[in-house]
Formats: sequence, C-alpha cells, structure tokens
Amino acid sequence: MVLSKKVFELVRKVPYGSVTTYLEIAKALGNPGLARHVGNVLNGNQDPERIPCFKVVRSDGLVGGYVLGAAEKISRLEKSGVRIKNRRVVNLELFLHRFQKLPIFYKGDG
DNA sequence: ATTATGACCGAAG
DNA sequence: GCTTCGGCCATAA
Repeated sequence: MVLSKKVFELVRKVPYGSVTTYLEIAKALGNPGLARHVGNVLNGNQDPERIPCFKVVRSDGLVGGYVLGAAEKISRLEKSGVRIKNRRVVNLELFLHRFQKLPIFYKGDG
C-alpha cells in the first residue's frame, strides 16, 4: 500500500532520542482514524534496524507493541534517552509539543 | 458482501 | 490513577 510507504517514511524522520505516537502519524497522513492501521503497518516492518519504529508509542504513553518484543522496545527507547516508567513514556506531551516546532509532520501550515 | 483480526483511541465507570 | 467497552480503519478469509 502507498500508505504504508508513507508511514515508514515518517517514522524514519523521527529524531533519535525522541518519540511520536500512532495517532500523530495518522494525523500526518490526513486521517486520525488511521491510528490503528498505522500500528498494523509497523507490525509488518521487515527492517527494524533501518526503520526505527521503536520510537512510535501509543497516544496515552504506553509503549505498545514491537516486532522484537515490547521489552526490546523499552530497552531501545531508554538507550536513546527516553525515560520509561511502568511501560509508559515519561513526559510524552513534551515530545509531542516538540513536533509542533519541527516541520516533520505538520508541514505546510500549523 | 459479511466476518474477524490488529503494535489503537477516547469516553465511561 | 486504573480497567472496560464501543468505535475506528485497512486487510484477509
């Protein structure tokens, strides 16, 4: 699907040490209702080393799933400097706020 | 066309 | 805070 290609494209742009959410990516695709589908797409990630989908978490902060296991996802997030508390990203809102500055997802208008 | 299944979301309890 | 439930959208059978 052309949509999945865009998903991977966006995920690649998430800076190391930061995170985004399935919902934010769905919004960037133009349809917030696609959040679930975004997860489905990432579930088919054949190259987790090149597509850093460990940076994509749920909108409530829970880390969510990962091809290599949630534990590995948490491990990589922490290694990148993202704090995790009880399977949840600490201060997720700060990260999302950061994306409003960077024209990564909301290019065009704010 | 209908049904079931997901790395989800939001509102309620 | 937490768990539960209905809704969402694409894909596969």
